[in-house]
Amino acid sequence: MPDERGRTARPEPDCPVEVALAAIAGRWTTLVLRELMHGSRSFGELRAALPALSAKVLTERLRELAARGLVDRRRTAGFPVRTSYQLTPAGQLLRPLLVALYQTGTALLDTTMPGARGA
Amino acid sequence: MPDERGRTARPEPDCPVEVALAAIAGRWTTLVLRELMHGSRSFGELRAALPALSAKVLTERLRELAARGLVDRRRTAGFPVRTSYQLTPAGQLLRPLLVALYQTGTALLDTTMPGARGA
DNA sequence: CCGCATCCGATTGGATACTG
DNA sequence: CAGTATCCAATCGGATGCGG
Repeated sequence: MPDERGRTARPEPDCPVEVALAAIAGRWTTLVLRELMHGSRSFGELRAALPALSAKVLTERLRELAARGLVDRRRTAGFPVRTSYQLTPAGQLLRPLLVALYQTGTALLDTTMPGARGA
Repeated sequence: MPDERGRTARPEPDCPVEVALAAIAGRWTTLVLRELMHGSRSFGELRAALPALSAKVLTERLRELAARGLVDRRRTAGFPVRTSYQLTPAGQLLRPLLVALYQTGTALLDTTMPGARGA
């Protein structure tokens, strides 16, 4: 693990824009976040919700989000072991960003390919 | 060029969130966009504004943004050749997204490391 | 001045197999 | 169930040099 603070060595790490980008960086990160926006989820539930996502990458994303203080990890003592993840207050701050991404994406689709929506 | 629509083979390309992410993907893309938000910029002006960005990558980003219909490319006939780039109406749609990124990043910095702002 | 071609290193993500 | 370890393929970005 060469870099504790992030996976992408960005030009201006102190810029708030870069901080936000780092938080959602990764091919699956926004989808993981979307699941957690709905509430607490166990490792297995996340795997079931995102079948194409390998356990390794899911672990990496979760660890990274936890390292940034965006998700909280909680293990049940019983058996079988259950680990659940949930957004921290800091992680909740990402909600309006995901909304903005959705709205911008929708606007782009409407502008660059109007009428090309699914039936 | 294996993929015409984007550099990152994302899981759900049709999702508006992914569309928006694809638009700002790339280590320097948001910084290039910020320059263009201020108005039309020539290739050299962009290079001067972002000295650490190589010409190759700048060209790649510009071409990609142009391919997505987000920036417009305009060449002067004279000499020396001058090429200026400016945001299209579609590109202007990214402005609120950049604002959201900035606001979210600021909020994250305040939450996870309060008081740690530059003096 | 603007841009492309080539080569190369670093990073990321996926497949598979194994462990507590 | 919830990871970890290893290997591998694809992608991205940087450096350099040439062309229009």
